Amino acid sequence: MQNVTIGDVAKAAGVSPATVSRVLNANQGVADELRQRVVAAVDQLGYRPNSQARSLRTRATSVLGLIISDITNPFFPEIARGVEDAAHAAGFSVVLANTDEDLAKEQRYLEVAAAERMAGVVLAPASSAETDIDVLRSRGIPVVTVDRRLLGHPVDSVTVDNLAAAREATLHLVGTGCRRIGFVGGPLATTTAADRLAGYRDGLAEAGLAFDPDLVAHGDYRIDGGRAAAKRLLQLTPDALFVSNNLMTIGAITALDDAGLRHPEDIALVGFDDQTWQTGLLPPLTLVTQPTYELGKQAATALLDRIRTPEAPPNDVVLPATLAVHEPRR
Amino acid sequence: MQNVTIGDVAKAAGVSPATVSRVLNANQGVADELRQRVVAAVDQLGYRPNSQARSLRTRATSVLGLIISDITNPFFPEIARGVEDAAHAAGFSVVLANTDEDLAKEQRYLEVAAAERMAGVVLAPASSAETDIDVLRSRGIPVVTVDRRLLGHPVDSVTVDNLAAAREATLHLVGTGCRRIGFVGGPLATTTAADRLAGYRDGLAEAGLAFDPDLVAHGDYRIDGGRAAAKRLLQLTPDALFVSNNLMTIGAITALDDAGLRHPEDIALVGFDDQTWQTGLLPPLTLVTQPTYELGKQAATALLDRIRTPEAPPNDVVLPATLAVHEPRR
DNA sequence: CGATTTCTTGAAATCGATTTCTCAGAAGTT
DNA sequence: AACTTCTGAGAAATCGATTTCAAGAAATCG
Repeated sequence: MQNVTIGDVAKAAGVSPATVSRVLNANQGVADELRQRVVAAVDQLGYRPNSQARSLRTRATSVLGLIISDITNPFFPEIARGVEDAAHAAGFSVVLANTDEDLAKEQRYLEVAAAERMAGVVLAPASSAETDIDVLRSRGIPVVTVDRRLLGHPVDSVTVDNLAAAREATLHLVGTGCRRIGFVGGPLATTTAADRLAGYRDGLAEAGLAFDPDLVAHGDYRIDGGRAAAKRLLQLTPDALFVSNNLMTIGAITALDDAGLRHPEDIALVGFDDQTWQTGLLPPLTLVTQPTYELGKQAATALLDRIRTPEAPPNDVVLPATLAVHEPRR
Repeated sequence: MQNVTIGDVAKAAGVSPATVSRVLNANQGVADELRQRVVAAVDQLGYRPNSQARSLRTRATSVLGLIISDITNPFFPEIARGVEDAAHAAGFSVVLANTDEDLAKEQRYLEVAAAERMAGVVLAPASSAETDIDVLRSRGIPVVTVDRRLLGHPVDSVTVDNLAAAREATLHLVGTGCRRIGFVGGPLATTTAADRLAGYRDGLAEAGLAFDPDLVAHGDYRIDGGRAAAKRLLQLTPDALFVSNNLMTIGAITALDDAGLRHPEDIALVGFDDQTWQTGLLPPLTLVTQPTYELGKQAATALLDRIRTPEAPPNDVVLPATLAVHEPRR
C-alpha cells in the first residue's frame, strides 16, 4: 500500500481513472452513485494525487517561491507570514529560501524555482542591479519583488515609501533641534538603502542644512555592521544618529553604550522598523515603522494577480511607512 | 522558446532523447563527439530538465521539507540555516514551512509534503502526542524531529539534553543562595517543556529543596506568555526565576521591569537560549545555551542517512546544552 | 416515431523525463 | 574465419495524473 494511484482507486470503485479524475476535480457531471463509490474508495485507500504527475500534465503548480535575503532578520519572517496567509487563502503553498544576501545562493534558488516550475516567485533581491531573474522570465514564471526593487527589469514590486519616511525622520530630528545628524545607511546595492539615503538628503535640504558625506556610514543591515558604522560616526560628535534598519539600530544602541553615551540625554537617536522583539528592553525610541506583514500580503496578492493576467503592465505598489515618535523629553 | 524539452535538445544535437539523458546523468558511455554536441545544444537552448517529469519517473525528489513551529522565534531560523547547509552540501534543496504551533496548519503542511513526495521531512512537532505523521510514514517518507521529540512514533530525533541543562541551571541558582526559585515553563505538549520541568525538579531534589507547584507557571514560548507567567510568579516573592525559553526570557525581563524589580540586585534570573539578538541590550544574564545551528545540521544529516538506509532502527541524537554563567556579583 | 442533441463514461493520448529492450557493429577468442 | 561478447545508440515503455476523443444511452424536438 506504499503508493496508491488513481488507477487503484478506479479499480476499487469499479470505474475508469478518467471518472476518478472528474470526481476529484469537479470537472463534469458524474452520476451520483459513481461519485459516491469514488469518494468512498479515495477515503478508504487514503489516496492523494501525485502532484508531480498532475502538474506535468496541467503545466501548472500551486507552489509559490519566497526568496528572502536574511532569515535571521525578524523583518523577513514577518513578511513570510503575510505571503503565506495570502497564498493559502488562494490555495497555494509557499516554499521559502534564504540567500544571506549572497548573489550566488540567490541565483541557485532562482534556478531551483525554474526547475520546479513554480507558479511564481516573491523575491527580496540582494542587489538592485546584479540580481538576474532571466532564468525565470524566460520561462514565463512571474516575479514580484518585495521590500526592494529591481532596476532594469520590468517587474511588479511592493515596497514602502522609504524616501518619504527617511525624509520625515530627518525633519523630525531637525525639529527637535539637531544639526549634525549622522546617517547609518545600508548596502547601496539595495534600493532601500539608496532611497533612505536620498530621503535623508532631501530632509536636510528641506531644512536648509548642508549634506556632509562624512556623516554617512554604510553598514550591512546586520547588528555588527550597524555597531561599527555608528562607532565611526560617533567620533565626529554628531548630535543625532538616524539608523536606517532594524538590526543596525540595535548595533547602534550598543555602540552608544560602548562610547558611554546615553540616549536621549547625550545624543538623539531615530531607528528603523518595528522592534516588537525588544518590548520593554529598548529605551523609548522614535522609529520609522513599516507595515511588514502587509508588505508580504500585498506582494503575494500582486503575484497571484500576475499569475492570472501575465500580460498586464508592471505595477509598483508603494505602502506608507510612518514615523512613530516616542521621544522622552530631553 | 518558452519551454525547452529533452526532445528539442535531442533534435538540435541530432541524437535521440535517450542519449541526451545519458549525457546529463553520466549514466553510460556516450561517444565523445555526441556528448559534445549534446552539451553544446543544452547550453545553446538553455535547457533545464523538468524536475516534475524526472521525479515522476525516478520516484525520487531532491527536496527536503522543514516544518517548524514559530518562524518569528530566532531559534528556528538558526536551525533552518543548519539544515540548509547540510542539505545543500548533499545536493538537496530545502523548503520551509511555518506552523505557528497550530496542529491544523501542521497537518496541512505534512500533507503537502506527502503530495509533493518530498524526499524527507525535518519536523519540530507542535505536540509530542497529537502531531500525526502517519500521512508521511505510510508513504515511506522519512521524518526526523528536531528540538522536540514525538512520543508514540518510532522516528529519529535530534535534541539537546534539556533535562540535564535545566537541572544544572537550577543547581546553579541554588549555589548562589536562592531558595524560592520560580520556574517559567513552556507548553506541556512539547517534550522540551516537559524535560526542562523535570530537570528543574531534579535539581531541586538534588539540592534538598521541596518542589512547590505554585512556583511553576507555564507560558506559550512567546514574549507575552513569558511576561504574564513571570508576573504571576512574582506575586509569590520568589528569590529567583528560571525561564525555560528565549522569547519568554525577554518577557520575564519586561515583567521584572514592570514590577520595579532589578536583576541581579532584587532577584536572580536565569534564561534560556542564545540571545545574540540582544547584544549589549540585555543585562548580563546566565543562560542555558543550545548549539542551535548544530541542531539543524545534525537533523539534516540524520535525515539524509535515513533516506539512504530506511530500515535502520530509529536513532536519538542528544547534543549537550551548556550553562553560560554570566553573573555580576550581587 | 425517427432524428438530433446532450450526458456519461471509458479508451487512449499526452505531459517530459528515465530506463529497459533491441540491435547493429566493433572487439576479442580460439 | 567463425563465433561470442561488448558497446553505443535509438525505439519504445514507463511513471501517474488530466484531457481529448469516441461511443452508447438518454433526452429533446419537430
